[in-house]
Amino acid sequence: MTQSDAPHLVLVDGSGFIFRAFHALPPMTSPNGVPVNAVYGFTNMLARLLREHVGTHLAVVFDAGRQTFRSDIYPQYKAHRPEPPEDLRPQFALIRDATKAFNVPGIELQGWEADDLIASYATAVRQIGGTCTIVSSDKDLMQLVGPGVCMLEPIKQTAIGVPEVEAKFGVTPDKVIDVQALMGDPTDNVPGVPGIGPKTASALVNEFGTLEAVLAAAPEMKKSKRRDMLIEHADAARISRKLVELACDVPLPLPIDDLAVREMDKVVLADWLEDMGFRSVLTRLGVGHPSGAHAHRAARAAAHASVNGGGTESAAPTATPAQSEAVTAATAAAYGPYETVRTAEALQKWVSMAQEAGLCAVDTETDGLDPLHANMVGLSLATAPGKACYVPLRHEGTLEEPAGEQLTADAAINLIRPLLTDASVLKIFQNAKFDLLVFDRAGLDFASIAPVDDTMLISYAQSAGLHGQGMDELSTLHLGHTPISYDSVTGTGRNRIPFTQVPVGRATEYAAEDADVTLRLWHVLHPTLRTNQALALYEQIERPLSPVLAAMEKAGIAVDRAELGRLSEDFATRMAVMEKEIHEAAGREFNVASPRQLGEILFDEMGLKGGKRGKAGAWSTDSSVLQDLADQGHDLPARVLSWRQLAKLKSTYTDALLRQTTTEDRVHTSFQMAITTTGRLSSNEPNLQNIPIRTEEGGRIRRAFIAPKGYKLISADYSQIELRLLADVANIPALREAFELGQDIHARTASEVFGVPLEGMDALTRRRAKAINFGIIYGISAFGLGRQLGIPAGEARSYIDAYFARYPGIRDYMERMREQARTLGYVLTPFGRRCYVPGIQEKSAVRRQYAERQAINAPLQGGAADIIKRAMVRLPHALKEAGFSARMLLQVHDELLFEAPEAEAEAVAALARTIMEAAATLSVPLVVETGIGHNWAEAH
DNA sequence: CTATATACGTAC
DNA sequence: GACGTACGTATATAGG
Repeated sequence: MTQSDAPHLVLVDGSGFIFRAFHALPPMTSPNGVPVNAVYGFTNMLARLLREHVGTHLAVVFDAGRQTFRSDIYPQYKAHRPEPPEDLRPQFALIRDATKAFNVPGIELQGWEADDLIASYATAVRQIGGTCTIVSSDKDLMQLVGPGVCMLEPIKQTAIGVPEVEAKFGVTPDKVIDVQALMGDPTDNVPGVPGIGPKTASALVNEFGTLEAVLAAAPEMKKSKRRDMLIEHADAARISRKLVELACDVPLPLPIDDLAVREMDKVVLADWLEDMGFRSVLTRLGVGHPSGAHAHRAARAAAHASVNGGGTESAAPTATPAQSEAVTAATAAAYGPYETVRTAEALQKWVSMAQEAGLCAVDTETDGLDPLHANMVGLSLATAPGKACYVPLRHEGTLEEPAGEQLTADAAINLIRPLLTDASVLKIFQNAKFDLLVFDRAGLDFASIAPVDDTMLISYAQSAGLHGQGMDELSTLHLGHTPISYDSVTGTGRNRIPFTQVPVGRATEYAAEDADVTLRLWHVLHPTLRTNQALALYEQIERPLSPVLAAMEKAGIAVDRAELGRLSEDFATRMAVMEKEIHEAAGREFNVASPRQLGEILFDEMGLKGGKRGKAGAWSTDSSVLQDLADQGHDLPARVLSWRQLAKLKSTYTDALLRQTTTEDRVHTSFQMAITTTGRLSSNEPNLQNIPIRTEEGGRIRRAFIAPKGYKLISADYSQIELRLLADVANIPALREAFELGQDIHARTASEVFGVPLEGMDALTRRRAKAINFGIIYGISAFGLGRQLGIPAGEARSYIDAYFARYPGIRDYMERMREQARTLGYVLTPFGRRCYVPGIQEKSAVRRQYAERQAINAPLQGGAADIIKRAMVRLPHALKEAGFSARMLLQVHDELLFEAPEAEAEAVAALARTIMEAAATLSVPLVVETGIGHNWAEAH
């Protein structure tokens, strides 16, 4: 290639990309065990760049060294940046190897940041009449955008030009550094001016033109806080400007001519990709190795597996050829255009296509997020990647833009019913429980929709704790495609419109894409269930649970609305009295609900001792602090504690529950299936998993959850399930024996650890043993146990040591979990659920130890979640089989709550107990305790 | 006025 | 900072 008269130089911000890719991608390792996720991201990006955006010249630019002229001007600049994580460090060299493998020049210069080199090259190429594309998403480079210089976002590969920079900073690119100087940048320790954020900064620069003009105009400004800050921090702003302004006259390590795009050596590249294990890139690039590559790699992979016991397969998207193919198939087709279906004939055609395909993705659009009250506004189907349609049903349209012909919801449901109930066609949803309930409300019984797969649950079963399970996130991650966002379709805040008012054309683009993406995700994710050994977990637990939870949510639970109202009244009256007394004790009126104001009263005005400060420097007034003060005989903190208890019960429970109770006097929670890092469910709107029970006042709220006339509530809860799992997985003979014999486990522990006889054990000793047992489950620390028991950490330490000495297997278990988390990044429950533990490699001891405790706790908490889920999947069928009309209503982690006709109650309790105790076979018995009552408190 | 952050407190 | 997992309410603050 010869030097062109008008070169186009593409500059890749290598250093910026490394960090972004490292944090965006799941951990992966090369065949020889080195972490390579950032290298993988970089390789993909570079390959795509070479394919789609080649200029005449190309280079990758890196940072070199941490000392730059900026740290001379301002020592704090980037000074607080921690060392890169351990998993990233080996990847810096590998990324430089990657550029070599692609035969692209890598550029770095000691003492200069990549950004300065990029600025200098961009300037140089402009001077000789050329143009420049900067591949980076770093906002600090946006100051360079202008005639002949644009940027390219490296992951989505979207262009960043003057309009995009203006959208981001609110000013033209030449004024970006002035704005940055004012607003500062906490991530780089650029100080800026306190109190001035992005909005104010751009407004000021637009008004006055430059930073200096803003600073000059400051004394005349009206807003006093802003004026004072600008004057006081003017020099900080000037320094900030020097920090963010890029140097454009750095000596160029290589002349531009040397950056001319070169041919790559396919053999070198293919060899390197093989070494890294990037088979999918190899396939996509079509630089397949002429001979022997597959055998070569397979042999190395096998050697690796034997070293590590064969259990170290990572979540890398390159894990198997089948997965690579699935990714290729799912990512090849275009996202749209999609068809809008307006007639019975057209819908019938899509139903037939789905039946022919044997599977389809389905998605519903509604006018709300509560599936028990939302109406179906439209539905979409996808039958193959890129092939999807949207069926508008309740779009309203406007005078200028009528919605046009639409099928009625009833007509569409009747046309689609044969498809959704066809046992030979797999229906794929993202978060199936929601759509099942929407269809149910539209007249299509959710229990008849089968078979169903759920991409959210397929992903969650293998990646809890690693990333969120929302469709957009999964799509970006696995398909490299960011779907149209809901917010961009409906607007946000005051401008938000209901989906019924979204124009049908736009709705089709959005909704059909959702079904398309869901189908593609299924193609990519479902095969990974097998490779990650999560197929049984998904098939036997997560997948069948959706309709069970849907039924529970639909059923809801009855509440005594009048009683809740009385409680609210009672609490309000007593709070008013207390508030008056509190104000009198304080000597003035203040907002009792404000911790800040309370802290000032107690510690500044009244001068009480024993205050702790929180991280923001404010006085802590949490219950332990107030309790300490109360114990010293102070009256005011004791009264505040009582006030707080009632305020909590009223605002969080009685008032909130009254608001959420339907006209049928029932409340319907929503169970979230893919939120927690351990596999537990969560409950929201309202949260019925944290209804009070421990105090007398709280118990009154639980008594307001009732059985309707003629019915009873039945509670069934696992006794000590997490400790039983611990005894099982850690194989502790003494604990196992205690459970076998049905002994009081905490008393037995006390007896073993403290060497006191079981007979006549005193309550305090048992309480200590109980605290240790719970502490073990939580990944005990001497500090935590000491705080829990109100004893010095040193004394707690001696208890823990005695415990470990008596049960050495527990220490082994804990170390095994730490080690597994360190080597794999996740731990497993006994049922094969993967719980990722981010942070286990952290340098900071505090954060690392936190991750270690998660690793210890997750198999126990998660194992218990697996067991109760297994019981929940079996119970509805078992109840029906036995001829009961009882319904399961709630799950609270180790408890299930049922509602049954009075006559059935005893038998239902017995059945629930049988099913729950048989839900898993451990080396210790599972024990379930049941209770029956008119209300939840009585039943529990 | 809305959106976000922090503090606090329920549950298992 | 300091034993695990959640969710919701309240203030306070930032920005429009």
